[in-house]
Amino acid sequence: MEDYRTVKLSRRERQIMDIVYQRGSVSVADVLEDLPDPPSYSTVRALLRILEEKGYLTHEKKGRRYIYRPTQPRHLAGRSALKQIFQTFFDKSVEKTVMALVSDADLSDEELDRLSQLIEQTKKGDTSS
Amino acid sequence: MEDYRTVKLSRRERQIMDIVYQRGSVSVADVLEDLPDPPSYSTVRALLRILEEKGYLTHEKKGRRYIYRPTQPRHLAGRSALKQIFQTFFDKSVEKTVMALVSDADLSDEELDRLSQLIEQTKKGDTSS
DNA sequence: TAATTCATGCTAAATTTTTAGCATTTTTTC
DNA sequence: GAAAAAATGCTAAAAATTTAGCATGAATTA
Repeated sequence: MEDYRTVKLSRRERQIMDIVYQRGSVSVADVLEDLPDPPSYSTVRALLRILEEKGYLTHEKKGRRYIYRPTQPRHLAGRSALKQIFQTFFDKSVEKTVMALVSDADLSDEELDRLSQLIEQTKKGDTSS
Repeated sequence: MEDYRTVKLSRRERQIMDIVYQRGSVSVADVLEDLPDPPSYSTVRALLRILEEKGYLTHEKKGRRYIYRPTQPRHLAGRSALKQIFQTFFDKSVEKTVMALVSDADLSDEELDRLSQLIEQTKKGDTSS
């Protein structure tokens, strides 16, 4: 499935997918609550139906309402979104991307330590458990 | 200015902005070349004009053609895009976002070292030049 | 310098997206 | 169990996006 944040989907559809990923799963009311310039109830329903038709969402009946979930797991969707960003804005450089993220975040020294340690630990040669 | 990757812009407009940021500056022909399912020449021109009207692009005449550039600097646009991603997919956690990026990238041990050092260097208490 | 090419200006049509409304079904509540 | 409330199903209109076409002007070239 294609990355919904770049191609394929319309503005509203993307907004809704973002909300779905933020919340994990949503009812129509949830979406309505989070949507900027919220349209009507039936508008949201229509959009959710379309997103399901396109294969980005599924729903199940929970009590008398529909609960929608993404078909693609969050971490996968997140990765492909990230990839897109670092290709577009950071010359495909992981370093540049990470540094942009870190310098914007205003982390404490402890958090920075922890992060750099985590990175160290992903080294291939690293056999320390 | 609003983040073009989330709200405001239509699908084609976003695709074009991505191309502009990737290339730095573009002619109509450049965009046409990079656009998936490329439409006609005049379509692209129309979209560039609209993006300029909306304030996302400017153009200058270079020889007899227009060269378009983003009005917002790349690094700023990149940051706000990044912010959006880590809010949507990674629980607003810098750590999770960085780790997703790093684990997908298959960096060498040297690159990982370098990265973790760079992060260390952003520590507030760090006075070593 | 006339013809051709390559670009833009403008306008309008086609398509897609976004929206609302009414009918229907199911659950709750009185 | 009848009425009200809260949901969905379906249809169609409105708005926005996407597209192409024709007119025009400037540069190149034959």
